[in-house]
Amino acid sequence: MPYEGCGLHNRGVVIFMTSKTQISRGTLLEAMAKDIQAGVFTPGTWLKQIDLENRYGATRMEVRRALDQLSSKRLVRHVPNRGYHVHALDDRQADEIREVRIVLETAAADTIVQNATAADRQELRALAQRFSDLVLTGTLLEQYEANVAFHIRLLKLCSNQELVNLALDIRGRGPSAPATQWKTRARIEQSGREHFLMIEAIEAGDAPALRSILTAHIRQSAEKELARIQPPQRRRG
Amino acid sequence: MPYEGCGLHNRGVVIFMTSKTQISRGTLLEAMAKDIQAGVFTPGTWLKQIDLENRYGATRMEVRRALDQLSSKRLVRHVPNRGYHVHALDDRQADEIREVRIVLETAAADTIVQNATAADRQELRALAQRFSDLVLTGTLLEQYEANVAFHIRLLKLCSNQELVNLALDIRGRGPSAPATQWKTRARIEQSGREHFLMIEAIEAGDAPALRSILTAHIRQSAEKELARIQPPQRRRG
DNA sequence: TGCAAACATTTTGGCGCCAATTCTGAAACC
DNA sequence: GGTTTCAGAATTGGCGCCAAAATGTTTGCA
Repeated sequence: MPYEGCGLHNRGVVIFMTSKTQISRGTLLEAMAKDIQAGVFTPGTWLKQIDLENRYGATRMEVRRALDQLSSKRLVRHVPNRGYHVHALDDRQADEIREVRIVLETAAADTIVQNATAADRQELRALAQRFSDLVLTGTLLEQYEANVAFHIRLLKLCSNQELVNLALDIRGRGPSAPATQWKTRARIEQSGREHFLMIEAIEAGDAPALRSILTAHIRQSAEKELARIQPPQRRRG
Repeated sequence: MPYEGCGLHNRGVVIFMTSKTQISRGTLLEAMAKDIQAGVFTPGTWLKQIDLENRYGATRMEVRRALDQLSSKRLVRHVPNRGYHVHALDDRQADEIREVRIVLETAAADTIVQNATAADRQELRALAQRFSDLVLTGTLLEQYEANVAFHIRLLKLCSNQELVNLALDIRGRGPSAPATQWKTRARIEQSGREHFLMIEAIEAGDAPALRSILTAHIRQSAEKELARIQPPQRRRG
């Protein structure tokens, strides 16, 4: 019974890079956060310091500092004398974080509508179009990244920089691994359509509409009835 | 021209403790955060590692780790080869953080109203009463702490634990030093009355009323017209 | 064969030392 | 008199080494 806090247990499974890409100090944190969010390290994986040194071409001290910062951001958890592992959210936490995302991003809606210029809307349309295109032709990771790009561009129209930073942090903590993001093809296409609906709401100056689209959009992937209904598996019967 | 980012410049002014209180590793962060929020270290103060070692009876490594975590929380800023200093918020950031606080705490209002039991309301009344009592008899620090205690107790009635954690984090980042919290005696007394109004709203099950009281309550100390009107000081002439 | 204890390996975490950089204060210079 | 320069002091920050803890394996025993 090695660890009680998480279900998965792929210990020490770390993907190496062929070439040690020298990563400067400030961006190591971002690189690791990105890899966690992109699903390179699945929830529950133990992050060994030596492997991280090799993967990112960083010193032990830089790795340790980045791990500490990641556990400040609640992306990884630290167990003394055991190390750091990717934080695995349970259903309740995932729901709660989703609701907080809704709170923050809808709070940003008012100033987004106020501040968006025609040029901004044009950029948003391009990003929304890129996402829709990738639904057919792209990989899951590309779709995920295009989606993130759209939402970040949208958020940055908000006047309140602190709100933007907080929303981005919370976004990074959510269960956003590409593999679990969208349940069905239909849901992806619906997401793509909603992006355009947001732009229309912005163009119409209709902040309440933007809020309601955002709310529905963020709640999208909350279709986990199947997992709930299944009874707990019995060991012998 | 030592540092461009903050107005104050009391470098190296650190208060020592007579006895080295041995502080365990997990709480060093909290102790430092509390001291910053309580105004022991004023905004802009440089936090020298040696002084912190002496003050908290910690090793250099623990101090460094705590400083890194504090800069993750945006309570201090790190300048390479210069050290760490308490983050000084400008007016804009203070306003923005206040608005984010309003967003988060009003978002918690619904479940607070739903979850509050009679016992909870009783505890809240006791804390509100303690604050009101301290307006006459207590020190500024005691008033500040009683106010924090009331707000924390209120927040913890919210079902969404992630929302609570985030609200507490943001609360810790705001300009909450006791000295700058309440402008006038009248404002303190008004704050005390608003605490009771919140409890009444909870008792009446009136979440919208709670939200509106909270909004006004948090915007309380935003009376800084005087500082704005003064022209920039001229050097000669 | 199943279980448990002891050993070997791996990994984390902390401590100390020293180089690089910055700050201070005083002397020199304009 | 005020500014600049320069050496000494102080501080930060990084690197390497080693102990403590945990994990995995093998051996011993019933």
